[in-house]
Amino acid sequence: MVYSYKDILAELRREGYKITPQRRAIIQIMEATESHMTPLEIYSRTNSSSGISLVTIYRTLDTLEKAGLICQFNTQSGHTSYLLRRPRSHHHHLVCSVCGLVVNIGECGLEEVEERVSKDTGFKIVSHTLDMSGVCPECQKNNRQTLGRDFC
Amino acid sequence: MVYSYKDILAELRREGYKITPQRRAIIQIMEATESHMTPLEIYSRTNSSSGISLVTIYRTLDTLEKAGLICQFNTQSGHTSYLLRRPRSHHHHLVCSVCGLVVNIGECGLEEVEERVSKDTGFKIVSHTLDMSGVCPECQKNNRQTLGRDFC
DNA sequence: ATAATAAGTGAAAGTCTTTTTCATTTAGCG
DNA sequence: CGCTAAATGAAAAAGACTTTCACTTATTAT
Ligand SMILES: [Zn+2]
Ligand SMILES: [Zn+2]
Ligand SMILES: [Zn+2]
Ligand SMILES: [Zn+2]
Repeated sequence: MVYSYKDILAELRREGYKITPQRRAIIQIMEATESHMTPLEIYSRTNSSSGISLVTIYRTLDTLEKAGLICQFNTQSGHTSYLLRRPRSHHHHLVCSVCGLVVNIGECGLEEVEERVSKDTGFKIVSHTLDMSGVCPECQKNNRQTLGRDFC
Repeated sequence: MVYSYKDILAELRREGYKITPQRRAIIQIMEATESHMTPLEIYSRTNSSSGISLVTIYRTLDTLEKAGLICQFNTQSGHTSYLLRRPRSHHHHLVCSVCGLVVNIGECGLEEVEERVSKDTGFKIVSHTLDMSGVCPECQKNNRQTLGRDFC
């Protein structure tokens, strides 16, 4: 499902949230980019023009998340937690460990794995995250070393 | 590969680090548990007896990580970043979204997936993380609700 | 339109976790 | 021993996020 700017406003209204200039601005910024953004990144794109406070960014992101319109992503490599708008479909990320480039992967085909794990553990499996790490073509070309190490 | 207490000390020595009582204590605590621990958890197990400071825990974990003897794990759900000693083998985690129980999964069988993605993207894939989220048997029994939502 | 009101905003203070600084201690080594 | 560089602890600082509270504004009901 694809959410447009209008869809998002409608959904917010439907859930009883008010449509403020700040929220409009934040949604438009997120609408304008395909990639993940930290609250601070959003802030830096909005700051000069409209004087929105960082607190409001945090609160709006929280609101949008509660409304199911965006979701969070925390990289395995650390404390940098990104936010992005809800993706068109289930997908995963492939990250270059040298330059940080993030590429989306569709089609994971993990249904059988989930089934097997469910049988083994008794868990009802609701979702999964799969992230791959490697070296992107560009970094391979430039022969830059990977920082990669086995994850736990 | 399995690291024992002795192995770890030897490796630290080999890399020119000093063996202090604090480091011994921290390594022993980590050696004594199979599961992930936050710096604070380690601290709370050590505090009363030997009076090790939390700062030292952070620094020792950093050192052990640099020496490749432990590694980090940041849950998808947030800021809680766990640390654990190097696992015996490649494995993944299954987390109960209700109670937080973490179970290890061996055998992911993602080699074909990696191969396909590599072909599609040109990346040289070095590693991957796979985490599953669901409801554990206990929480299913107690009919406790999952907080689960599709990840991004 | 206007007024009422509940929600939203911004500034500042407060948390919480992690890092840095710096004076003091100690492990490792001759 | 005694030296020296590394490690430690206390306190301060940093960074990311949350809370508080007085003020403003979007919605709604008149
Ligand atoms: Zn790259
Ligand atoms: Zn998937
Ligand atoms: Zn559970
Ligand atoms: Zn795997």
